Amino acid sequence: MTEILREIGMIARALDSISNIEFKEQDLTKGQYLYLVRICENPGIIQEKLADMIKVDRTTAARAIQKLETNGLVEKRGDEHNRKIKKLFPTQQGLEVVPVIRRENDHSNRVALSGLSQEEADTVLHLLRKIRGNVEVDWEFVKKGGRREY
Amino acid sequence: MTEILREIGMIARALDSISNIEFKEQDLTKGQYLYLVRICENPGIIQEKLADMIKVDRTTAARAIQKLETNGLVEKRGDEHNRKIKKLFPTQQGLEVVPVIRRENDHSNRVALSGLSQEEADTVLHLLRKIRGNVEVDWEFVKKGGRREY
DNA sequence: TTCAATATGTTGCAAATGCAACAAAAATTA
DNA sequence: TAATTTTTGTTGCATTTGCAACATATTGAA
Repeated sequence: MTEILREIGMIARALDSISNIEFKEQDLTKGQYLYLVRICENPGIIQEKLADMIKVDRTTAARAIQKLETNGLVEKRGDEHNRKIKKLFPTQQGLEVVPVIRRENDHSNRVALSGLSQEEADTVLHLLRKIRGNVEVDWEFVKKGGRREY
Repeated sequence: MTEILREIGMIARALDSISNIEFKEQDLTKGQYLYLVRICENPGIIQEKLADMIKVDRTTAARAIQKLETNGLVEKRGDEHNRKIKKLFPTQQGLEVVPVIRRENDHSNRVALSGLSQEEADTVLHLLRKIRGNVEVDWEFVKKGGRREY
């Protein structure tokens, strides 16, 4: 039933596409909403961890964050105990944009789950978490150059 | 619980990333596997429908297919009753590559569902289909310039 | 039939994406 | 301590992605 993975791909592309179109009004370019909300939820996170969290290439995250900084939505701060890392924080302006993102995401969520009972929603969340846990192991392995045998 | 949509996004990006890395050996560049398998499953489909099926922009699909044709994996044929459309078919070489894609996708599927019972897999497929159905309505609406109110 | 609307396809940009390759700090091992 | 490995960050380059804008064929309405 590789059907499951196809459905996931379709849903993800459709939602991402919708979000990108809708966030243009907020002057957010492709994908930026992903990073911004997570930085707000995890202030002080570094970009390496953020990339892992989102499941995107390190360099892609680096540039998206760079752009968020340039646009004044995010701030990078050095750490006194570790001269290498740069902690990420939302700026005032970033904090102001986030509710708009949340509202959009909530709406998409409502649309996506319409017709599902609360129980079904709980079930699907539980199962998706499990699937994500399985998949992220392989993702990290393959990203680091590992070769899957099959 | 917008958590669900996040999980879906993470899973989709991770799997797509894995596939793209693994298919490099087959000289398939980013995303091409998506189109090729579906053309094999729906010979004669036109690119507009394929884009809808995959949930990707028309022009993105157009160029991916163009490249598949250039690389000799897919063939475009005109229709005698409709001079505008171009039906898509796999070439011999395309047909030879597809089993490799299937094997990889099957493996990813097994990995993703490991630890889930058959019943759970059935449940999640059922629920994801419903979610996809909900989401694609909005996708088509927004892609055509519609504005969602929320 | 004629004219407007829609469907399908293409091209031109500008931007995001991600692999390679590099640099330097930190952590681990010898 | 010194040497090696890992972590974190960056830049270069080629590619994909997608919105605008256009072109033409088909379909639908007046």
